[in-house]
Amino acid sequence: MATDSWALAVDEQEAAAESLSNLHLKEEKIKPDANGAVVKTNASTEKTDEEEKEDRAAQSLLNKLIRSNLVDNTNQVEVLQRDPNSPLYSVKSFEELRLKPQLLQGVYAMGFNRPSKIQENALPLMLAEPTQNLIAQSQSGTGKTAAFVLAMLSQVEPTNRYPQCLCLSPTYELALQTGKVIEQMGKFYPELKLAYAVRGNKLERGQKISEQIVIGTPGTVLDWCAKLKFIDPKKIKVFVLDEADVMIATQGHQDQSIRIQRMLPRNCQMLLFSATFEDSVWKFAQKVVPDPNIIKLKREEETLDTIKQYYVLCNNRDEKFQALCNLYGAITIAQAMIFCHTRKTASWLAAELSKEGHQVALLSGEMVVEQRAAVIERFREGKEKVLVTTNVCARGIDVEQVSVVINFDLPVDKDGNPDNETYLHRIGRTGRFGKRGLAVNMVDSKHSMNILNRIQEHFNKKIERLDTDDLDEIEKIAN
DNA sequence: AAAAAAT
Repeated sequence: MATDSWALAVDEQEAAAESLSNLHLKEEKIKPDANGAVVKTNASTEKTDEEEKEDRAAQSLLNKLIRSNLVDNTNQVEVLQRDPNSPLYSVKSFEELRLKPQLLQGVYAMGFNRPSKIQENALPLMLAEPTQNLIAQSQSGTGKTAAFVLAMLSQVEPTNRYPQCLCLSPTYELALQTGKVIEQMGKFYPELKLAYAVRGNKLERGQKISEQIVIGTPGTVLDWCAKLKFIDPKKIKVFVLDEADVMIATQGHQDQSIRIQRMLPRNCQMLLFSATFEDSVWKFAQKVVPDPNIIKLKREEETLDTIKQYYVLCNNRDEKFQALCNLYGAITIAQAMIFCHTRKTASWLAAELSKEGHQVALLSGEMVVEQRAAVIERFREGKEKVLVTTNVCARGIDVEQVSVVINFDLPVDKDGNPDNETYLHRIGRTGRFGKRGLAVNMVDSKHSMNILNRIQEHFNKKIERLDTDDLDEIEKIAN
């Protein structure tokens, strides 16, 4: 594909820009004040046919204008469009998107000033009419959630009292977290309601739900669509798979996700987002998503340089525990997450740390959901500084104060092979939105050293040795 | 191995 065929001629760009700024004079004037809140300076009135026509003309001019911001397809990301002859573009401000006023207001109220990199590239593709599908990859903590939430909110019609947007999350905790983002960004739609299709949310049988957006985990959503019929899947317009690779992987939630997908109407927009897509999952994603636009990271761009990675060499589990105790003072400066391979190890480790007088929280899938919600809530509030957990928290969980991730056990799959994707997601619980982070891997055998080396090779990223008996070294990483 | 259902 020749780069220069994408470009609009300079005079065309100028013409589009001028027409657009003229249009803005006639539009409701919406702009954020100093606090990021949005002020309406003009009451809206019924639109005349003439104005409707102008709107349509403006949309087409807008399309032209935003196309003039060409996506940098050579650098960090590869953007492949469904229609290869169509130009690729990115947006540099939320205003350019001509969002509904309530939605723009929601975006600014969340404190977003301008789109992040993934939002720049993904938003034009997601908001294009008629709708198109998207498979998008972007590093952890770069604004994927806000991107797809915005896409859902731009399609929803709050006056229609039935589900129109459906979002799947791999875990209960992530569904709750993403739900909060939907509620925040959508809070200026007075009629908009969100339903949580998660474990423990029991509804009365035999009725349909009236909420316009549904966020949930695969099992419950499938139940609500198929068995219990709370949702009419045929009316869904936007279907989002968050952490999409694990949602469609055979060893993940493939069965349920695909069963749900098959119930949706043919013209339903599908949006798949994740920080990782292992090769075979990419192929499968492109098979199940019709004519997708694609945003893909180059391998060397997958890791975040802001996260420093170390390993600690031990001989057994007790030594790992001792090393962890040596680190405890350093990791509790802010907050930390400690990952274990099994629920059993996690509860053992939490108990042992407590015996040593360290206050820690424990979160795993064996707990009842009420307890899980309470634990994650306390951790978010900073009431607990250390969370001992399993892969249930590996993906998506966004707690800003987390500055350290410890892999007490390295992530391996069911065959004992290194789980590169889970590794990246786990360490991505820190270093969010450009902040610095620290990851410490506990190695307890030749076997686990080999796993770590293979992870290192996969990402071509050096993981340095850390001596936890050397207080100076701990001092060094803590700052 | 963990997660995911009102199974």
